[in-house]
Amino acid sequence: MASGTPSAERIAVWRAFLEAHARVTDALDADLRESHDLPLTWYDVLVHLSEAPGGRLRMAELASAVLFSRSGLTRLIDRMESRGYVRREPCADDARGMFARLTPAGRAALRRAAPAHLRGVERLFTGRLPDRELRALGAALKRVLDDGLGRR
Amino acid sequence: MASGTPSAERIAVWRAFLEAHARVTDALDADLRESHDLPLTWYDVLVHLSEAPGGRLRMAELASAVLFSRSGLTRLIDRMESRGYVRREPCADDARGMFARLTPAGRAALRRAAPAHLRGVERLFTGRLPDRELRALGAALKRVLDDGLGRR
DNA sequence: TAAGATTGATACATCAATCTTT
DNA sequence: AAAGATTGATGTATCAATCTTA
Repeated sequence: MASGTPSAERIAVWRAFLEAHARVTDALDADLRESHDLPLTWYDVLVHLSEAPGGRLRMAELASAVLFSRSGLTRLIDRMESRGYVRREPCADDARGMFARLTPAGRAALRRAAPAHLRGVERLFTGRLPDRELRALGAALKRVLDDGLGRR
Repeated sequence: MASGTPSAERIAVWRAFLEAHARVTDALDADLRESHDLPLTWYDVLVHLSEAPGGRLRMAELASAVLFSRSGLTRLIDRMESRGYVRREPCADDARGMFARLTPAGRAALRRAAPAHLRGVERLFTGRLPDRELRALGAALKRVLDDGLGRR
């Protein structure tokens, strides 16, 4: 499957993708920090834990869910633990493993921050697209994510 | 314009956007480092300088073009200068200003790296979308980038 | 020997001063 | 006083060991 060099038009779409991501995430991160003293990375961890069964995930599972490196996650969880948002728990079946568990304080922080954050997502991103375009975008992104292309 | 909380479907598109960005840029960055010892951030600087008139830009212009912070850029240009890819030049009209100029070595590095990188973009991103979808994606991203939403 | 997680060294980003020129 | 850029302090990410258990 020889994929050649893309045309200028295709590259322009790729660049727009990069720029849109940078602008929107920068704005959302700044908003979260200002209003709730919560970096977007923390918010992302809180979301993934809140959706996991029992509000907890193995460190490695969380690392891949959250799009951060294994070693980066150790420190990130350190910080969040010292703020009381998560707690580490040993794993019963496998003494090597650790869980990160959402604390009530962490869940509360997520609940406080989520409404404004989601309104921000709507204002800056989804709200700019009519339903039809949004569905098309979803389909396109699904193609990018599907098959091949595993996590490194 | 009261933008409310987005539906679950809309949020799913937003998350797919985040995940697609993370996966594709991670893979492209790793490829560039392996094959040309060139981080994606450096590549981005090289591209912007190569497209600027005279192959040079004021630091502040480059900073906003390249989606990095002003202060982050100073150090980034330090590193790239010590590798010989760019050179600083004082600004004639305004003694406060500095230009970053692409050197021949920087231009050569970009020329070497670009073909494989662009093939990677096509393989991981644009090549997964038929023309019609790609154009739709481009239009959607344009809407996200247009109006409002300036750089912070 | 490999998997899960942490640690140490290092690179990079970010924010608030700072310094110079306008 | 404000703009352009750099510096210093600090926070965060990344990579290669390391340690423990499977």
